[in-house]
Amino acid sequence: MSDTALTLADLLCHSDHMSSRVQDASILHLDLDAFFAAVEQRDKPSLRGKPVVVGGLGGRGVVSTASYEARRYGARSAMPTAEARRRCPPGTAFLTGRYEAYRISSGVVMDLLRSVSPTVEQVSVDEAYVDLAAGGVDLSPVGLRTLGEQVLADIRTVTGGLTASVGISTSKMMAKIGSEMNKPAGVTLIAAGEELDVLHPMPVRAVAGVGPATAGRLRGFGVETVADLARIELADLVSIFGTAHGQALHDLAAARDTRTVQVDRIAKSVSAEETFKTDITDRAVLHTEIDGLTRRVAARLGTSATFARTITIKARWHDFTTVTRSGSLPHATGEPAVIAREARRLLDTVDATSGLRLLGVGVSGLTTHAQDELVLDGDGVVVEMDDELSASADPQPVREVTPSTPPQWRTGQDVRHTEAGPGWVWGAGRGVVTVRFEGPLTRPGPIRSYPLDETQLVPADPPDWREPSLRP
DNA sequence: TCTGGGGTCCTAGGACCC
DNA sequence: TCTGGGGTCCTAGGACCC
Repeated sequence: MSDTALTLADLLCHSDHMSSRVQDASILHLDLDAFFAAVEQRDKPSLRGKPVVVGGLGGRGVVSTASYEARRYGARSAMPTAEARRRCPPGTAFLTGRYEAYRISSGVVMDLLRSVSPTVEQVSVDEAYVDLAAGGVDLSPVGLRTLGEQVLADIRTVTGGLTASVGISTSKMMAKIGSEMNKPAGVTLIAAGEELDVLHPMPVRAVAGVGPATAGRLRGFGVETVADLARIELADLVSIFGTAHGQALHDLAAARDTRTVQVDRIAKSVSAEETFKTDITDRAVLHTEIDGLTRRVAARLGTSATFARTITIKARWHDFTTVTRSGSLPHATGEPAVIAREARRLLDTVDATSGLRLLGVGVSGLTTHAQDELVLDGDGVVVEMDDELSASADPQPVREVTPSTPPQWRTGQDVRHTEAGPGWVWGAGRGVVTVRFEGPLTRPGPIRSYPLDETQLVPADPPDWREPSLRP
């Protein structure tokens, strides 16, 4: 921009431009349709067109996903599988999940989305938000619809026939509402200015954060639709639901949703739990279960080179009442033996004489350093160390997962790769580097994702960094 | 055959320190 | 003797989401 003085007209034009940009429909929500069941139908043609239910098959199992054919009979996610069996006709396929297959197809779809824009927030295995503005996409209504259709077509191609639904609007909430409106395989654009026309006639459950409890309380006040909710004073909502929830309800009912698309979401807790086939009374057996759950949690801490300071156990009785007990250690640990010892101590504070139907072990207060609270003097020398730490097996070497030396992968960075040739970094985050390799002149090349800790990518022009040798 | 498993965020109360 | 606050950390539970 030149340094000639801006005129008032320039300023007005600029601010008009800015305000319209802020309101542009630029957030895309993608939801894979009946994802687990669809993968099963894709991989086993005999299941196509038939009701398929994926979930726990034991006596206490619940449905993860029902195919659209099964939904016609009333099968739903979170329904006890036994109930789904009662509702669905003979010939319905009941399957346990093949979660590795789902994860792989999910990864392919997420890579595809990252080729649209580097700003992708994966919410779950079958759901993601994309910030289209960050991808330099044509944000006109025609451009957005074309993009949405293209994404659906590409997903069919790269996944071998899976379908997804897309919503595009001005906020996360409206984009998500959009993706629900024309399932399956639908593209819904809710343009700037249309939000309230769509939102207000909907039941309050459409608002993000309104579940059964909140909807029930609102019903008590005669509030059924979002329009009803939008008429309630902020002060009243705050007095009923508390500061955070009340304010959120007030904003969202007016379609004010400023949540941004977050690429890197760092885990705050890790847990594992198990519902037993039959309730467990025997404390020795429960302690064995603690050990198994702890091993699962500690293994996941290990793969992310993370350590935890707070240990939580969860217990559930036959009548479904559930309690948690937690305790914080003087120092973060990744040691299964230390976690299990604390978990057993916590378990011994709950009454298991009538038996437990569920036991869980979780950790939180995560850090990337095991010895989080050593007291150092001015020279960095340890001057104080807790006895428990020095006595325990804690001070194992810190595992290095990401190379401590460059490259710090960044968007647009050129890379070489031994198999697929030269390319450049599309996105880095969630422990992976996504690379778009160079294709023919008129067509972008393939997109691949590499785990950060295993990547063999090499910067095209490494300044003062050598190819990493394998670490122990 | 009643109700999975993995998370996030918020609130409230008590302890403790200044 | 009586009476304060603010701030932080910790624990337990609830609501919600996929």
